[in-house]
Formats: sequence, C-alpha cells, structure tokens
Amino acid sequence: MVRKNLAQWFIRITDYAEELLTDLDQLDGWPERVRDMQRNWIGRSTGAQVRFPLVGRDDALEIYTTRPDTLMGVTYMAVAAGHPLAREQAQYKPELAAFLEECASISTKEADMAQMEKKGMPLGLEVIHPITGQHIPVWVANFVLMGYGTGAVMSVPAHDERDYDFARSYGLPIRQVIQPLDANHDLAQAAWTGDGVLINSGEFDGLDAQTAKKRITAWLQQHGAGEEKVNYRLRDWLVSRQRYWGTPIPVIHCQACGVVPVAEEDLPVVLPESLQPTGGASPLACCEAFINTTCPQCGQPAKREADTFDTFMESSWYMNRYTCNHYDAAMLDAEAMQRWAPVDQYIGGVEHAVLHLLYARFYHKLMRDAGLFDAKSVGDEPFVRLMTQGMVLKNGAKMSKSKGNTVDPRQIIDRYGADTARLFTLFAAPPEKDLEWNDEGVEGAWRFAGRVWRLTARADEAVHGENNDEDCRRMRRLIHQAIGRVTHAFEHGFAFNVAIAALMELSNHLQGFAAEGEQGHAVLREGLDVLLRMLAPFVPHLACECAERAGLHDMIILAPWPEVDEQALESDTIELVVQINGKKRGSISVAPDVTRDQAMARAQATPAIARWLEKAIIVKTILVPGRLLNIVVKPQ
RNA sequence: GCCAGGAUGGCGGAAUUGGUAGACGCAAGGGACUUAAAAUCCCUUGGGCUUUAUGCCCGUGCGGGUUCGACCCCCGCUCCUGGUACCA
Repeated sequence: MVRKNLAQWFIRITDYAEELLTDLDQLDGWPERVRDMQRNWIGRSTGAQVRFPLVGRDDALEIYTTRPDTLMGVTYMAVAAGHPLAREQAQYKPELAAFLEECASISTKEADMAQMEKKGMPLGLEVIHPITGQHIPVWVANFVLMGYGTGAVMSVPAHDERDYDFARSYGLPIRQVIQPLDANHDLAQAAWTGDGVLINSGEFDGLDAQTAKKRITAWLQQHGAGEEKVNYRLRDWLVSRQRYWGTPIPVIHCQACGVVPVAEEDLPVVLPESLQPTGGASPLACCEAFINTTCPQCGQPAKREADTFDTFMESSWYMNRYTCNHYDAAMLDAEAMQRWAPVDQYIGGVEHAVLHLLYARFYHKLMRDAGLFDAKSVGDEPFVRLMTQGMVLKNGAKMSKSKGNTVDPRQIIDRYGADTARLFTLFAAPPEKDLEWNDEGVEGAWRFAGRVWRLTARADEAVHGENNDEDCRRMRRLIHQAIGRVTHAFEHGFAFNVAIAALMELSNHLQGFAAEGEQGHAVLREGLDVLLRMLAPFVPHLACECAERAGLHDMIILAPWPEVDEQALESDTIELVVQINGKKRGSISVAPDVTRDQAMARAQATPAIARWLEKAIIVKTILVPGRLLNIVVKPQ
C-alpha cells in the first residue's frame, strides 16, 4: 500500500464546530452517551498559540498549547515529521530524511500509535524562549501530529507525560515550574500534570496554574509573541469518493475559468448508466461521454469532476425529502418542512453516534442557513429524540454478514409465525441493550400466544352461577393496574420487555379468574378486550383474530388505547408491610388512607410483629402511605 | 491512558427512581391428565439454618459511608463492554 496525496473536496464543517457543540446541550431527548461522544469528537480546547523565533533566522516556530502556565518549563520543542521545518532540514541531513521516511510509513491508527515507541531526532535548530530569551533545541518527534494545531509543540517534560517519556529517553532536561498539590508526588517518577502553584517562573511565581494561564497568555499578547486560541479536534468533512455509484460532485474543471459549479438549472448531474470500471482512478474519469462537457461560464470544452460524494451526504438529509418527495421547484418544500420537521424520534445503532449523526446535524444547520426552511418553526436540530438500539451478538461478536454469524428470523417465522417471532424478540431484553442471541425463549412466547387464544374461547362460555363482588372488583383492579403499567412501559424508554411481562401477568390473572355469573363474564370480557388492545401492537394478527372471535372488535388495530378507570383502582384495604428497623417482619391489612397511629395499633395487635416490640423501646415510626410502616426500636 | 455505560438467581431480565429484591419468561425438578407420547394444567425453584413459622440469618461485583430504610445516593477499589485523541 502507498500513501498518496490527492486533490479532494471537503465541506467546511469546522465553521459549525462551536454551534454543533453548544447545541448538544439542548438535545435532552438524546442519550447522554451519544452527546458525550460528539463532544469528544468535536474536541474543543482553549489554549495559546505561541511564536518562538528561530535563532539566526527571520522566521519563527509557531506552536499551540493548552498549558501556557507551564511556558517557563519548556526544555525543547518538537515538530511533526511532516512539518515544513523538518522537511527543510532533511534536505541537508540524510539521517533526518531517513527518519522522516520512517515516520511517513507508520500507521496513523490510534491503536497502533498508542503502543508506538516515542522516537525523535534533533533538527539542529534552536528557538528563542519569548520570555527568558534562552535558546531551546528543536526536535522532530513521531508522536507529534501534523494534522492538529500547528504540527509543533513546546515540550514541558515536568508537566506532560509524553514530553516526560521523551525527555527521559533522550536525556533532555526536566524543569519543574509547578508545585504539585499532592505533596507526595515524586517528579523523579512521573510528570505532574495537575494543578498547583507556579515556581521557577520569575514574575509568575506564586500564581496558581489557572490564573497563570491567563496572565502568561496576556503577557504573550502584549509582547506580540502569541495569543489565546480555541482549537477543535474536528476536521473538515472529506466528501470525495473515487467511486462510480454515488452522487456526482456537481463541479466542472475549465482550463480558462478554473473550478466552476454546475449551473442550478442543470442539476442534478446524472450518472452514466453503463460503465465498465477499469480500476485505478475514479471510474467516472474513464467515461468520455460523462466527463467531457462545456464550461458554464466561457462555453469552452471542459471536464466534469470524476469523484462522487460520500454516502453520508445523502443520509444527512434524505428524511426531509420524504416530506415533499414530489416537489420539484427546489430541494425541499419549506411549507412541508414546517409541517413535518424535525424528526420526532430517531431509532438507530450507536455505531452512527458520531459520523452520521454529526453530519446530519451539520447538514440541517447548513440547509437552515441556505434558507431552505423556516428556522424558527423547524428549529436548529434535525432529530428531537434519539434511541440507540443495541446490537445483536452471536458468540460475543456483533452479528454481521461478513462474519457469517447471522441468524435469520425466517426460521422462527416459518415455524411459529411472525407474531410469536416479534413477541419473543421484544421480550428478550430492553431495546437499547446489546443482546446475545439465544432462541431458547421462543417456546415461551409461543405458549403465551396459545394461552391468549384459549382464553378468548372463554368469552362465550355459558353463565352458570354467580360471582363474588369482591372477586370482580379485584379482577377489575388488576385489569386497570395492567393498563397503567403497560402504558408507562411504552412511554418510558420503549420498555417493551416490561410491557409484555405486564400483559403476561394480566393474562395469567384472567386465566385464574373464574367467571361464573353475568357480572363475572362482563369483567372477563373487559379484561380480554384490554389485553387484546394492548397486545395488538405486538401481535396484530393474533389480537385481531381473537377480538373478532370473541365479538369484541372487527378491527382491533383501529380501537383506541385503553384508559385507566381510576375508580377501578380503588380498594377498601391494602397490604401494608411492617418493618422493624428496616427489616420486613410482617404485613397488616389496612385502609389505604390509614393514619400512622392506626397502623401502629394494628401492628401491635399482630402477634408476629408484636413479638419484636416486647423488649424494645420504640424510637420512632415512619409511615410511607400505601407502602410500609417502619418501626424504629432500640433494646431496653 | 482518558471518557461513558455496566455488574442483580443456572440463564434473559424486573424493581413505580430512597420504601416488600428477584416481577415476567427460560431452563430444571415434582405432580395431574393419557395405554403411551405430545400438548395442556398445577406445584417447587437465590443460599443457609431450625423448633416448619406471617420463623431466623445471609444475599444485588468488593470495601467503607450517609439514612429509620440503599440494587438505587456518596467515597475508594475490581472486572467487563463501548467510544477514543500521545490532540500538546
């Protein structure tokens, strides 16, 4: 493999870095994890850009640091292998040239970089410290990245781990300028990267590090040696792809006029349909019919751009086009956007947490600023809520076609039907969690479906007796409690597994309920109706069939979601747990609005509880209404 | 390394966000029905102890703490997963 320099297209997402960062705060419908990932990805840092004049020359070495407070501790400078100064010196020094070559061929992958040995070489140049005027040697080092800041750093071994390791390897001086807050810290063992008070720093001695940052930056600014600087890790978005099947980048290269955009009325640029890729350069470059065109400005022969766009380009905005897919006057219909956008709920995998979801946010702001929709009504963000669903694992690895470890739900569907397959999948785990695939539970889902079906048959059973009022009230209470629980589960984090559990419970209760009289049958039918309506989103076919058979609904999916009858929830008595010093010792049956004293009297009248109170002094009692009574005692 | 999330029975997972830990299901064991099997139904199922009771002790990764009360909050660890940047 060879690394080549290519002329490619970028989109200046860095201009939106600040807004992309600050707007994350308003995305409270997003998981904090994803917002954190984006914050780290944008990687804003505040520091100082400082110029160190080169000894014996007119130019200066410019560096970026987040620790201007340690400026007085600089003992050497380090530049990246790709830095102009390193390249310049390599012209005269073959050894240096060889080292740069070596650096160029190493991997830039972070995992490899982390394990890489820190290597470097002196450039043979020196710079002048802007405050002390001391001469400081300049090194080239493999751990300095050309792509971040200025590609050069000031090295303060006493207060930076990398600089420390490097200084140790090459015997460079270590100069302490901060007194660590931790008195036990031994600088002979490791760098101190925390806060502290400045020492060995002349006029800045005695300042704490935070204050020193500002004061030293101000000093540099006054003396024209540097200024405060905000840096972002985020880089511009490389959108060029050397592929055939992508959106053509609508640009024309003209000998006379340079780079010219395709005229708006000529958009979109359409791909040639028949093309045999030959390998090598961008496939489109070889397609004469596509590539050759005329310049929109001067009319002379010109060539189209042969690269196509990154697919993130489309995934960043396609959902908006759904609001107005027949609209041909522009990319988007502002009116339709006002009605539909932004997206209420986005569901996707975490693997898109930074790239796709960051690009889409950026694109939204771009379209907003291009006036494609009304910013006030649509807002500044494309996705109001985000749910990141977990991955399905097989033997601990992410299921994927390339790994060949996929499981086709088809087998389950063929054997048990789509309803059972869906029920089983949703019941297995909460949606945001990764799940190790295991189909052992599918039988359980199948059995549940069968129980519901058989329960339905009971709706037509003959009346042959009477029901106890209290049993009916209890059953109705359970029915309406179930509505509350299932609704809650739907509304809080799509806890479908919990919703299904509650439905199974309701089904079990109905199964155990003996409907003998008219009243009992009415309650059974109510419970069945509620069960089927809430089950319908999970098992539409089964629910529909059951409801029809029981004569409840012709089309249950059209029936409204059931509502809790607050009255049904009421009960004459409740079980109140009684604790002694926080440990459960029994329970008492009391009215829901029981007072503390009443509950206390009741507890004392219960032998199993009273036993604990005999040889003790009651210190205090706490009543948690509807839940428990805690009696705090101490021995006599 | 750093950032985030997590650790609950044999297993997947619940716990109304500080109030009965283990819902619901799987697996396992026992029983009913059956000539038999399947299907179905019922019972048991965190560990231990005993006097078998509305019994006691222990128990939510480990060690402390706050609280009448902690899976939940605080401090200090261990391990796992994801993200990542040697970013100066």
